[in-house]
Amino acid sequence: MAQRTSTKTATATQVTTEMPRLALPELLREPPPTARGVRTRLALVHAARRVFERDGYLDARLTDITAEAKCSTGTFYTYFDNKEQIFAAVLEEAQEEMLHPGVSHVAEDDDDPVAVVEASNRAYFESYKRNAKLMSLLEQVANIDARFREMRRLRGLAFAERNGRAIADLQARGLADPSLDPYMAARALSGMVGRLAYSSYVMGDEQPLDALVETSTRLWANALRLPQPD
Amino acid sequence: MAQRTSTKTATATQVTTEMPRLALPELLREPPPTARGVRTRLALVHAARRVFERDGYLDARLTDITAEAKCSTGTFYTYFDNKEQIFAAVLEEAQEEMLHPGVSHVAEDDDDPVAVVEASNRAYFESYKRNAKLMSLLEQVANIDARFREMRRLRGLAFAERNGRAIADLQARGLADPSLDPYMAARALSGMVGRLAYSSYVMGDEQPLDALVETSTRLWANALRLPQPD
Amino acid sequence: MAQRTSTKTATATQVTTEMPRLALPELLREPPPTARGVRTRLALVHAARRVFERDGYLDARLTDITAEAKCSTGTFYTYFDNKEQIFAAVLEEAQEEMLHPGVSHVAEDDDDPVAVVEASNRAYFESYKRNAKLMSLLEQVANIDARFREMRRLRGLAFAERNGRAIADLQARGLADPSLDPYMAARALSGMVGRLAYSSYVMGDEQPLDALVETSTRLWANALRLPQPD
Amino acid sequence: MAQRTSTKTATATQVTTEMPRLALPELLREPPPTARGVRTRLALVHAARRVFERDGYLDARLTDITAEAKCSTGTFYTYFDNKEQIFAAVLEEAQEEMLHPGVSHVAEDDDDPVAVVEASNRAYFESYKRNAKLMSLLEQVANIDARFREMRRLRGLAFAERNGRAIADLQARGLADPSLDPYMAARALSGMVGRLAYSSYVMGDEQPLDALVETSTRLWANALRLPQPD
DNA sequence: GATGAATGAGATTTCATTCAT
DNA sequence: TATGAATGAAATCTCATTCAT
Repeated sequence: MAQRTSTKTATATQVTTEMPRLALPELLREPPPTARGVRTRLALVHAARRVFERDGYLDARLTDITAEAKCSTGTFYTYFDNKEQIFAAVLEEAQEEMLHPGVSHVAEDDDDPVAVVEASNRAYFESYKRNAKLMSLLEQVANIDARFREMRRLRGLAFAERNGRAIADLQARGLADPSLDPYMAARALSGMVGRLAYSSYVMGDEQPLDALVETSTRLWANALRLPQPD
Repeated sequence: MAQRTSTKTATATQVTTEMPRLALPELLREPPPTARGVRTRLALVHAARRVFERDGYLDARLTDITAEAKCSTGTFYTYFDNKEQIFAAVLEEAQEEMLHPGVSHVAEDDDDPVAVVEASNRAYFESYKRNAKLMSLLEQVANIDARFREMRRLRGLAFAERNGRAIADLQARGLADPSLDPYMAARALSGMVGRLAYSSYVMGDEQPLDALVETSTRLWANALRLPQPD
Repeated sequence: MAQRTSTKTATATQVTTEMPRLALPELLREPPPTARGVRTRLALVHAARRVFERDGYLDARLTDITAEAKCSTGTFYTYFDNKEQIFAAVLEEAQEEMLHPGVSHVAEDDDDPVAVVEASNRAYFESYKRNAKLMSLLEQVANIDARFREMRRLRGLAFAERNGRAIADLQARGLADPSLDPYMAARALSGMVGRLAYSSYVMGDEQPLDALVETSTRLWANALRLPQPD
Repeated sequence: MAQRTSTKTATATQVTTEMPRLALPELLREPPPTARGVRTRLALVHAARRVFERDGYLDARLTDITAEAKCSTGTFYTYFDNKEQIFAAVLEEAQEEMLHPGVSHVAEDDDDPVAVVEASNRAYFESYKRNAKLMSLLEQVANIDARFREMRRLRGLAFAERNGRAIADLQARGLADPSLDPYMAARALSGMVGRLAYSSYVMGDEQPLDALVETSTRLWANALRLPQPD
């Protein structure tokens, strides 16, 4: 499931797979004081993203990035300490984009849990598809660099906790299977959707968006035993 | 869900997360003709596994492996072409071990689909836990090396297909939600269990085995709307 | 032995280890015309000294110095051509301080050669201790940069010559061992005191000031066979 | 004063400036197992010495050394970790040479302290002259690298202690000025000779060997008030 | 005068792979 | 078969100095 940006104080339960922000700031330096500096830094970040997506994190050389950004190698070090750090900057840049759902993905009826789940899932798959290369990259880097691995772990935890609360709430309202551990169920079901998106958009076994949304929504609904309209 | 090795020709539906074998042979050379050669090769493979598990695939240097195997660097090339190849050999060696469930994990009552699912899941989590380091390694390597990525993809597909057939069979017998796409559901639910195992045993958010088994079994059963004893 | 600043025209022989001034001017630029310029330049020189003393000459980066002086890198080049030149400026600044003995170190009785030697030695050790970091730095730089090496050599020569003349005078007056080559003896004995100070205050094998003064004075006196009160 | 290698159990006091060995082994790796390895390593050490003496420690590049040794850059790292380490190896190689006095420098009459001092001093100056470039290098490196600085300090200490004991012995036998602190006097007088050698052979103010020996011996003798034949 | 971003030559270091012994 | 020294391409990172603003 995925991101929703409805910030209204929902009385309805918000089961969601919306990605929590990454804890990046610690890796980043002060932003440059001059406009020129800001421009150059941004050019580097964009160049880095292109190079990373083209060559992968490991095969990306710093000189490829500076060449792509049309500046000298030295300039790289004016803004970053190393590859890891510029990758964090790439993620930070992309965060907005990744969090931003398309349009119209907010469920009309917040009181129908299934509709909420469906809307969330749809938003998630769409966002994942749009950022597939970056997601792939993130996965790759998390498997290489402990810092990003930890970042991913914390994001997952925040995620699970939020959805766990939502599930507990549904259970309290008699709308979800009370025999489930809400936090573990949250982890399992969110993971399910994440994995489906990964295999579809990163591993290349692509499935039609609607099929992904329908199947995962139906599985969530069944799994939680949500009351169903049909 | 996970691996089962019950090889008896089950009449009952075998919903399963049992891992299909990896398509490794293409990567491997002829076995060495002399007994001494076999010994040296094996020493290298075992050493490689220790080094990989200790340092990770990327940081493992060939000289670390030969040092660990107490042979010279040159000897490595008598048996392998490169790191990729010895990693394939490590997997091959470990395959048996990974497929082999502990004991008694076969469901007594093959006619109770939920019991089958539970047994499979339990076997899977147990095996995953036992081989956590290797699973982590496999994940890492798949994210780095296209050959192993493809291998993982194929395994996943075989997996999904097998379970998809099982789900379709249950549907045909009126035991599972007919509105689900059986192949997609298979992928989603297997992925769910895989991810849970990964986060528990690789990422370090460990949960009690029974909780993992119970939650994932309940979610499978609910999701497929299997008839439940209660 | 060490520096004395007694400027009265002594009739008595002035055996001394007083440091001759360094031949720095050649390395320095014109002073800046504006008051603001003078201020900035001074800030740089003081910052440089702090950085040199903290990090050593080699490890001091120009940007460390400008950062410490709270000005931009470019500003450095308004006043200096390079690190060498600002180091010369630091020495120039410190020269006064280094030459200036504490108080009252002038021997009362200028006719007692041993008393003169003792006063000189005491002044030298005190000054060396006060400026130990700078002396260490000077030593380090002389071992790296030919210009400062030559500077040190010339200072040593001027030194030796002055003391050589003093010893020759004592010999002429029948107060010092006539079999000694006065210039070589001057070099040897001054070197002895310099080395003692170096090992005590720079290398870290510190000895009590009085012990240093007493031993070196006694050795000078004995070595030259000066008439001794006892 | 300088090195003597007379190992006979001298009843006579051995005032000496003989250099204690440097504590190098800790910096060095295991020697290579094969003859070829030994040869290559030695070629590198000799090449390094030539390059260090030609260009100085700081300006010597690793590639200069490997070029001089006619091997590839990689080979350097088969035997050494860095410049520091090969410098230690150069010193180790040179140690024998530096410790070895020429011939005939052993005083005939070990019971004449002045003769002993003279022989020691002569041997020291001769050795220093022979190894002037290396001594200069050592001085330079000690001013740059803490490891070698410490090494030099320890050597100095061992030195001072040995000579301090000798002086104390002479005092006990009524042959040296009892008012001197023997250890401080040892440090001062040894330092004097070291400095003289340094200024003569490293700094370029060369003096005739005999003049150096005579002056320093006379100064030692006077300074300690040794009984003198004349 | 002051600023600070941009430059880029050049040094160190790694390690899979080869090959003579 | 086994050895381990030799190889060298390739990548990262530094920092004094310049110069447009």
